[in-house]
Amino acid sequence: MSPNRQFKNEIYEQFSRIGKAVSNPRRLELLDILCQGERTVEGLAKETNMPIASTSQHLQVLKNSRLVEQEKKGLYVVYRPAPMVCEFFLSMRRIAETRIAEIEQIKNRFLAGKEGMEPIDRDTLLHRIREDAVTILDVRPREEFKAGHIEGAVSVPLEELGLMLAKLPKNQEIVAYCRGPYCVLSIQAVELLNKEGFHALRLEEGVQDWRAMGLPVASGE
Amino acid sequence: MSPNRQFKNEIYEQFSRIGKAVSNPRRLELLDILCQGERTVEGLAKETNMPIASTSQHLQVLKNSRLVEQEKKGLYVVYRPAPMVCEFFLSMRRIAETRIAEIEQIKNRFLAGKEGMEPIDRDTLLHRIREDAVTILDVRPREEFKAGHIEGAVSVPLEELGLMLAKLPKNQEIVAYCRGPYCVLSIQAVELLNKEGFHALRLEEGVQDWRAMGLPVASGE
DNA sequence: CTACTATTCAATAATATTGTTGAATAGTAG
DNA sequence: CTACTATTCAACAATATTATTGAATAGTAG
Repeated sequence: MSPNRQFKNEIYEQFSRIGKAVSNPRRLELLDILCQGERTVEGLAKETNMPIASTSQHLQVLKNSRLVEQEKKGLYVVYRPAPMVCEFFLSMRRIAETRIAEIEQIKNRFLAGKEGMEPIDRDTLLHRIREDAVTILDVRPREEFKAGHIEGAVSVPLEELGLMLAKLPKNQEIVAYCRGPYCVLSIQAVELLNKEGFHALRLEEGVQDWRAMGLPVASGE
Repeated sequence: MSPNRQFKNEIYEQFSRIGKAVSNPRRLELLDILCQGERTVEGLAKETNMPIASTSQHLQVLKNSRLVEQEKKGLYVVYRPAPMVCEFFLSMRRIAETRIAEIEQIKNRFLAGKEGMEPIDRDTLLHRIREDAVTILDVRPREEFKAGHIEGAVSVPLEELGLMLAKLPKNQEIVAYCRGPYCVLSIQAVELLNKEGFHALRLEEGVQDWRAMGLPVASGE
């Protein structure tokens, strides 16, 4: 084999390590969650309904292809995405969304029968924010809120939403968001709120999308 | 299985179609070439030293994952990348380059022993261009030049370079570029030019990189 | 030291991907 | 109509990936 050909083979072989890492649906789900903030193996396993051993193995594949980093913190090992990885994942998601028609179908099928799930669009929301006429709820686990959230949003993890109902305004629009279009937390939140007589809407975008649109993101409590 | 879990499984399954498409080194090489402009199956097979049947099969995988489009033109079928795919590929390449140390090693090993291959950096080149003190050669096949090239560059496909030597300036710097850092055309061009007594340098960036840096790209003859 | 915990390892069977080969197809040219 | 061409299909063996299971490890807590 010519040296030129061998060079190319070796280079593209290395490139394909990144591709192999994102060629498996479970690993993509893990990456998606990690892009919300670092997590322990156990936490990821719970979130994805996967056995812990499988989760660990997939995380090691991601680590070997350099898409995630690992750090021991006390009793736990936490994983987090490497730099640029979340942007890369977003770019992949965008291609899939615009090019693969099945995704729209799956979404529609899932939402069929659920009322009031048409997502609020960004411009309407920005307008309401400027008028101070909306409450924005971040219904993800609190640790993800801390790692980064839409400026002005309040952290109300889905599990705590039931207890917080009394503190929410009945006469003002409530907008709930979570990790993005394929995370069901905000859907469940809006369902509950509307059943309880609130005027609730869903924001489809997650923090990643929000940031990518150039809109303000805060972190901490 | 809960409806929520099934929804996620189906969605990430769809996302992984994109990942699977880019998990194979041959397909990545095909994509890389296609990002220079559309090509026939035969042309791609020749360029990659692959059997035609394999090339066709890989192209169909890319088509099924919606990363490339197909069009019959006369006797040939031409393939071209779908919108956003080249940006996605570039983003993947960037991650690989910065995170996977082996790539740098492979490059160094390949370049070892070749003289004068240190690439010229962008700012130096821009300075020379402003002074009109440089000739830029695009040494890719002419069809790729037509599909898009650095503004001001001259098309001299590597095969024709030998015949064109007489027309090139001996007293002025010559900069050759091709598809990017992993395409060997510009390396061969610079080797030849320096052997013939020209003052030649290599530009590592390709048209994609050039455009991504916000620099002017032209197309046509 | 012992018990315990979170994570990783190892081995297996089931499934999927790969390159290769030669044949089939569809469309062009004469 | 016939010959030809570019591409695709089909089938195979070789290899790789996957989920699952239970055991091993390393480090913490008491």
